[in-house]
Amino acid sequence: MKTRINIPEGEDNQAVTRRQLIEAAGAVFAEVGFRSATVREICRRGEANIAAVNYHFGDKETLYLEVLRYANARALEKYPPFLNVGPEAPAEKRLRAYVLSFLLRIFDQGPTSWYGKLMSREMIEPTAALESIIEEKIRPMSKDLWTIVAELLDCPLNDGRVRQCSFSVVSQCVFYHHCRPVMTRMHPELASLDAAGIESLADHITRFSLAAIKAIAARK
Amino acid sequence: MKTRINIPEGEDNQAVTRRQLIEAAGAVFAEVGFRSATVREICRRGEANIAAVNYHFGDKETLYLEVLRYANARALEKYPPFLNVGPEAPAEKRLRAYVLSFLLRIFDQGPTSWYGKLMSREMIEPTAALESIIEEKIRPMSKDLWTIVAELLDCPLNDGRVRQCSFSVVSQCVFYHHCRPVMTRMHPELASLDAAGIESLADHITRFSLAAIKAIAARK
Amino acid sequence: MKTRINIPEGEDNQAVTRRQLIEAAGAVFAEVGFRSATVREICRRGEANIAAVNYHFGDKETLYLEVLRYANARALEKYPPFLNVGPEAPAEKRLRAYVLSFLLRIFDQGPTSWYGKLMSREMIEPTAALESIIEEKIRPMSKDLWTIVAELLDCPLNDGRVRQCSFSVVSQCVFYHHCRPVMTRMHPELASLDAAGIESLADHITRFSLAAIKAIAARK
Amino acid sequence: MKTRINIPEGEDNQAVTRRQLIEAAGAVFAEVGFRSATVREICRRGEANIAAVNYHFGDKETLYLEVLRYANARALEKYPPFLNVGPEAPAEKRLRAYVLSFLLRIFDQGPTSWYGKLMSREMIEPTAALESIIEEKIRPMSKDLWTIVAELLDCPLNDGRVRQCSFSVVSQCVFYHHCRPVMTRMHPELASLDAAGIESLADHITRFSLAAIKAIAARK
DNA sequence: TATGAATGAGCCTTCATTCAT
DNA sequence: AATGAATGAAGGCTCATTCAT
Repeated sequence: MKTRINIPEGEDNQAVTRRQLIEAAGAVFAEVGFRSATVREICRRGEANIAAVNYHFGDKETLYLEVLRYANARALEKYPPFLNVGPEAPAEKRLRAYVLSFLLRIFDQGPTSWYGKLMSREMIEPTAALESIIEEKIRPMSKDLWTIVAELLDCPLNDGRVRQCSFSVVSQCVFYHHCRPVMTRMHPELASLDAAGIESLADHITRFSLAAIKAIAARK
Repeated sequence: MKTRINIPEGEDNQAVTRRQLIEAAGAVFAEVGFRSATVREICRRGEANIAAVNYHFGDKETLYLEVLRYANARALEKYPPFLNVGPEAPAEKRLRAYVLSFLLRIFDQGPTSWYGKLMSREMIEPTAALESIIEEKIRPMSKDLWTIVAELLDCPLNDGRVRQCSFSVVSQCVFYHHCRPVMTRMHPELASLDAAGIESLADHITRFSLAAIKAIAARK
Repeated sequence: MKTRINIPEGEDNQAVTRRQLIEAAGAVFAEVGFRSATVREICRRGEANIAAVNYHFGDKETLYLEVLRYANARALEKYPPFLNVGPEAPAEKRLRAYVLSFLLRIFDQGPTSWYGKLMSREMIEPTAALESIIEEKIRPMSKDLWTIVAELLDCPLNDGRVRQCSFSVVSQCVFYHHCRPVMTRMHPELASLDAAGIESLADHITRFSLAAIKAIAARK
Repeated sequence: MKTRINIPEGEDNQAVTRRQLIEAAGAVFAEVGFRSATVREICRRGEANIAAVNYHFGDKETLYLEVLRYANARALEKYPPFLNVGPEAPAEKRLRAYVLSFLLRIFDQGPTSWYGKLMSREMIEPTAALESIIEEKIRPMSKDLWTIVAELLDCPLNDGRVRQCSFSVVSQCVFYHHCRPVMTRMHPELASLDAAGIESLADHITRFSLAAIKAIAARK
């Protein structure tokens, strides 16, 4: 490797540009979608020249894939599935932590706030990137939820009700984010969710789901 | 001269072309989204000239609005919000009808099968069309659900729990369609939902939601 | 010819449509020029169907030619070159009448107000129509002016100064109309010339030109 | 790769392309007008890619503005308003220099021969560019003429006769260019004006105008 | 006769990508 | 290694004109 000058500690110039491009691209893709995002705008925000995307990533699509990977990694690192609740805690507590962390990831306002929007877009128009995201992130997290629900239902993991109830829980979590355009138009007061709002939403979803799961468990 | 076959009675040539374009556009928009859809492809599938979209609709965006209106109208006409359940039926029955009709619209495989995909896209990347769809279709339907939920909770319409619980119900309905790409990859057996599958899904959502709502009503 | 009903006196339906199209076209051509004028707009204003131009005139260019002919005929009919001043009047009086009638034609605000603009455009981008307009209208009028100027200079018609001075007279007449865009921007108070303004302008041009011509005549 | 020849010193490739486009555009705009001019034709003549206009100028309209600016700058640089006559020279001499330089700019046959045609077109169908040209070039030049005329009339600048007489002078200058299509058809011998012809024309206009202005000044 | 739905060439512009430097 | 000028395909849209009725 060629010797350089002025290399920031721990990250050489190339890596800096790559990261800047990924973060700029994440924002742009989240705002306008893959197709409408332009390489020009991404390079402009990433303070790189117009050819940088092709130089560093080969093409626009590969960049998108990298962005998706990066977003998932950062989101799960910032808000792990159970936050600070341990596996020994009662299922009710773990369910609430799961729901809350899910909402926190989706509604995060930080520099990776585009995580939620990107994933929503990926649902509608999946790219090649989705496959690996599912295997690496979604499937393990799904398993976590199933375990909780099975414990609440007091039944084996492969009982059909586990899947159904897990879906019902997750569906409520993604809904607020997924249908946000409709939500904010119909209920402007819900437009921006602060920390308290997210906690309150987590409470409702947990309460609603727990009541339902317990009733279903009781039907036996 | 273009020879047409199977002209429905009472529809002149112009109307036929319009309808062909709308249906072709519905399919294309659903497949690749508004931005990626090309007027050329729409006209090709609609067996019309490249200028036909501009001639009949003015521009691509107006065509899109018409497609959305058409899709909504056809879907609601085919599966009205309460199917054959009347307003005098008990709230439980009306809730199930509401849920089932919602799922039927979304999973419809008929000629307007793009209704669900279009609406999903609109959630993620709303266009100017969303505003009018909300006012014309979504708000009234939302009101219907709130009425049922308020009755089940035995509280006034403007009680905060009505909104929360209604959202929880709707979220479960849209989830299966919205997250289908993930779902089919994780559970291939759910890839295609037949009539029985939809009924069974409606049963679960209704049961789950009723149990939750009743528990919440009882907390009072 | 086929028998019709409701034929207006002296002008059949076809002639009415033709005239409406010519007048609409005159306005549109004057406003935006030949190229920018659209057949659609002309037919709309002429209250005729979109195919009327091609039906009545063959194509857009032929229509333009007809418009130019029509405009010249109407303008000269409304403001003849010497108004009510006879050929026996002194040259000074005839010169003023010539100048005034020229200005009146160009600044006419009536239904053929587009005469001036059309002719201006024709100067810049002459069409096939110009040739015949020159022979039929411009050359005879030019001859009239030369006769006056020669009389004032007291020299034969073919003296070089006759041409030069005639041009100087005409140039002042066309200037106010030709350069109107610049004029109105630099001197907003000159934007609209009323009857008094036109008279006053004619006074200046006549006075200026007479003084010059007489001085040149005196130089001998 | 495109090989270029004859690159002027101090002008990089980009500037060369820009200039080639401006000169090609000047010719095309002069020939057929702004609307009818096509970006394709301009790029073809400028030996650039179809996208070059948008790359270098943003859009066709901005290119047009640049062309107008360029033409004015080059014309005024080549033929300054007073040529080599200084401000201390008598008003008569300065008037003749003003008239002559005006004619020289308009009738210039060099590489920017389209200056006159462009300005003529702008008079008839002004674009957004006219506004700035007026402020930057026309108004200052107009002021120059007014100063001369006021001196000849021996009256203040804001006397109404100054404006009227200045217009009479300018009108004679622009006339020969503006009405050239009619002129060349009626007097073929005037079709091409050589240097001597332009001088002779300047003589006439100056003589004619001076005689008139002096007569008007004497009326007082 | 007179209409207007339909046509297709051609317009300006945008865009990801390339390539000589 | 990194740049940015240049590319050309393809996009939406406009328009005069045609042709079956």
